[in-house]
Amino acid sequence: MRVPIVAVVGPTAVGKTRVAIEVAQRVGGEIISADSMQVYRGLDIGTDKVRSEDTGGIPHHMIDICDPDEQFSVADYQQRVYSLLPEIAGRGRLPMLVGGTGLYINAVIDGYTFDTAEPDEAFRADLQRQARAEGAAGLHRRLAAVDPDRAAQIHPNDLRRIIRALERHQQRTGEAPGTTIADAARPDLDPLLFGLNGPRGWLYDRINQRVEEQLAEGLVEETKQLLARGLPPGATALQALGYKEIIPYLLGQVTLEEAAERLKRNTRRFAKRQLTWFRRDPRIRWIETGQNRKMGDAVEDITKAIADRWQLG
RNA sequence: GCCGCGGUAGCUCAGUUGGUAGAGCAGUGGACUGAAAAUCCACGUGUCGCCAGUUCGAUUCUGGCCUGCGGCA
Repeated sequence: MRVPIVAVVGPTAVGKTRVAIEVAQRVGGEIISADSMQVYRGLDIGTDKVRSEDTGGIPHHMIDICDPDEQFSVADYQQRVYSLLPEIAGRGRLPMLVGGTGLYINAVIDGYTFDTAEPDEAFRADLQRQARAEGAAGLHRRLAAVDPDRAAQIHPNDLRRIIRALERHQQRTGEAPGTTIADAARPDLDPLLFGLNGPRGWLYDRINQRVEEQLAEGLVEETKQLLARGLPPGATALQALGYKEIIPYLLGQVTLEEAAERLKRNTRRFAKRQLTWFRRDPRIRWIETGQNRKMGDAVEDITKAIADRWQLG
């Protein structure tokens, strides 16, 4: 039997969290965060994580599930969510995937098949070093020699993907074609996707405003504490918006005003990239939010669509 | 009121020995399968303040006007 699942996506700061909680209260849902940074403990203010008193009694999953110095990836995410779904459904509740990390959402909804090649930090660091010597294009040429198909899909400057492709190839050498996560573990989903969005200017104003709030709530202090843990240089948490911009301030390299401006700008760009990702998915029903639209209307629309789809409530 | 310096892309400015203009930043579009809040690609027409004059041709020269800043009164 197909498992009903709702997804509420959209750019950062549109108000996904609030809308999702209210919808969950009406339809008997449980929220599964689809956010690559909220999985880390200690990244609270910067990731705009829900406070426990604001969850409205709705269970939230996939938040605070690992430490900032731990490694976590889409494949981990997918696997954990897949084991979560039967639990939630077993309670007779509706799983709601809520967040802005497009890759995570699609990995779950579309059952992405990941190659078994594990991330190999040492290998990656080594290739990073080589890339400095021969350039990304150099590595791209090497990839083209061993895996021309993949090389053709990756731009010669896209070092990240080139390294991952080489990593994958390296682990596959001499072995049978990479095995993948068992199909049996992949549930048969019946998804209903919603996208929240508002006028660009409105969104950007909200982003700018939120950054100011984060600073007022102690983003600088939180960043200090994060640094005090002595994270490895490549830690994913250090690439999270907020911390990434505040660190140079703590090191005395920029003023707080400059750091705040960069954070706002980078967050705006991030929101734009998120929209690019979600826009291409024709399944998403877009719900307008924005200054003249009360959040309650969005809740109303989504609740109704869910009821129509599965004859709930 | 007088003198000086400005008024060119959303912002800061460059430039055109007269042939209707270009950088940085901002912004926009796109890609994305084990780092994804990451990584990567592509994109620069704007009444060159307004009006008139000179000229084949003015954003560029001349005059007037408007306006911003500074100084002197």
